[in-house]
Amino acid sequence: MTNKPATIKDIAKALNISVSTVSKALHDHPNIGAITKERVKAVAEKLNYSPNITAIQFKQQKTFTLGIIIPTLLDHFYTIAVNGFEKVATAAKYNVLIGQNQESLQREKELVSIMQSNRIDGLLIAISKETNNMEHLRKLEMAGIPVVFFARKPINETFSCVSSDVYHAAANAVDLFVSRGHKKIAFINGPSHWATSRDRFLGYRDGLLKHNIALDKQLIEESDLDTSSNYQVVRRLMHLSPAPTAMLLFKDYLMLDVMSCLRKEFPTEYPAIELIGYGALPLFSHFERPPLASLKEQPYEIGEQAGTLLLNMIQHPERDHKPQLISLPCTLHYFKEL
Amino acid sequence: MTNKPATIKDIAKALNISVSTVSKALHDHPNIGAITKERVKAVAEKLNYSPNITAIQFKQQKTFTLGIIIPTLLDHFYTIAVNGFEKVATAAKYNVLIGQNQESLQREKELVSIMQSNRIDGLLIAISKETNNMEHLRKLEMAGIPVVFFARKPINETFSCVSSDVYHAAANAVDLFVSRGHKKIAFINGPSHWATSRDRFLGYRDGLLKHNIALDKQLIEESDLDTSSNYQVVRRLMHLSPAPTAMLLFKDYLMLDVMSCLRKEFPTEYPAIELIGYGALPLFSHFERPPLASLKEQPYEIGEQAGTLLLNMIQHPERDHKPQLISLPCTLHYFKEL
DNA sequence: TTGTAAGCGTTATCAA
DNA sequence: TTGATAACGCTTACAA
Repeated sequence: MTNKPATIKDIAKALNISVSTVSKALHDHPNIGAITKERVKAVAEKLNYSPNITAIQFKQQKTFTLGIIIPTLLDHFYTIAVNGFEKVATAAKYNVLIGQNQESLQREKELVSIMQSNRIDGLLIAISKETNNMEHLRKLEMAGIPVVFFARKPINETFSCVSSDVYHAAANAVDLFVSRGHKKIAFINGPSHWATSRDRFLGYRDGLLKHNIALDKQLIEESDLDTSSNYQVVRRLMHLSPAPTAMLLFKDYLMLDVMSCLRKEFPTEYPAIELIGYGALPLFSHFERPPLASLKEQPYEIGEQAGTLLLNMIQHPERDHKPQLISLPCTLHYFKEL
Repeated sequence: MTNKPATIKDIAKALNISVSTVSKALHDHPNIGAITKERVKAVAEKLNYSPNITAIQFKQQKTFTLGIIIPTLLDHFYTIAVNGFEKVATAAKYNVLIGQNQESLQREKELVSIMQSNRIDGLLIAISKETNNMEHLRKLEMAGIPVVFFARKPINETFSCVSSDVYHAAANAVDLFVSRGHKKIAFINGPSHWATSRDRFLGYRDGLLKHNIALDKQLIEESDLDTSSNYQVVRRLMHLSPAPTAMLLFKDYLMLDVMSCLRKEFPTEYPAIELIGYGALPLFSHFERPPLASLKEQPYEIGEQAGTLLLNMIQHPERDHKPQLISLPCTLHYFKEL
């Protein structure tokens, strides 16, 4: 049958009243009589009326849609963050448009442009590895569309950002390593232009300092986070003499590669090497030989808080929103009983 | 500065021509002079004009947005399917709205309703475990919004559906088991009202038949696919005497639980038990003791084909689209060298 | 080749 | 308490 959906006009006609009365009645406007409201709602129900959101969006110049851009849906850190974000968005009657930049700046720009022409009311973003220039995001801000970063933000860029307190987490990891007798503690970091990499480094550095262990530059590596790069840095570290006996790793997905590399290429050394990553992926619970521990982050809560921040900026555009940096604590999560 | 975005009206005013001329010029309409087009486009560029999509959507009664509903973003099978779907959608200039039913029928209904009032042009869906009633989806169809299923479809429901050829896959798995000397081959299936469960079963049955192995009902279990249910059925199977020496599993996420359960609760029997699941999750490559094999599905291609089917229904509503069942081959993927 | 004007569904302002 | 009407930005049939 493919009937055209009913409009308020249809309701008005059916009741011989005006569209404006219908509109008000449906919105429980105070100066519409109770009986009229009843009748309007009854007819709306009967005609299976559902408001045409495209008309409302057009009329109100507001889409009640938020964008979220993440590197990939295959990383559970981000999908969990999406879920937290969706929760607060849904509660505030907003829809969520999800985009994946796939670590490509060009794709990210396209997404921002698509989202902008779809008139999103605000954007939450974890930038791509390649994103070294914030022009596309500044443009959004200029157009009055608030932008909040999460997880990744370049050092020195003034945007609000919600992330993990990786600094204290790193220091705690070092504490644990030291308490277990490690002296040669390597650190594989992520891209150095991100604040979250710098903070990890600072925590690592200060952790060592506290235990009077000198910083050894040879033990510090930076990975691109792709598998070949991950393998490379592990090889470099393992060819040092003496090789490290412990490694702090930028994130658990990196840890997976590190474990594979060690198992395949350094099988004799592997059993003695202890690892700590960031993320505390549940899948490690399925491993027979899990890593020592992981710094459990709170992606769901990060998504929630970032969403709250964003909604706040949207709903109170008149206030001046100074860029805020929020960081949520990590907890040391042991995969093995110690 | 937060300037209002420029409209075609602004362009028209700037050039002292009519809005319709501007509109046509921007769309390269044939009966607009080349010089006019030039001038219009130049001004559009200068004013940083970008069409107001909400206006277009409203006017055209089309949103160029497709919905996709999946159980959860945490299952890589579905996120990869989303990626395939997005590829064809993007190529056809459609946006994609992603929703997670979280295995809840109620949530699924809400999502469908939200998507409908957002005037999606079509929907791709992998229904929730609870979905035993297609009313909400029939309603969409009635409203002229095509619906395509993927991965999961109740037996006897007439909707188009794209899924894996699980029948032949199951038979192949049984072949492999038999060739490795197994006789007691258990099968843990998913919800029995899905076609994809029935087909797995039929492949398993016919596989055994081919090798003259009698079907043993005790060796067939159905799991709810949540962890506690998964553990339960493994325990039941392992308490049989003789216990099975091989297991065919509904999917790899179920296999993870099976492996954990066997390792923890049946450590002596575990090493002799061989497992085959569906999915071929890449994460198994990180396991020291991976399962025997997995029936590799093609979620990306499933997303693509389902998207193509859906777009076809949208772009040619006049044709009559009989429900189609498409199934894509699985390949046996070995995790261990045999 | 260009312009005029209607109309999409809704909300909001003002008048009755 | 209710109604008439303009407006949002765009497309398009038709007129000039």
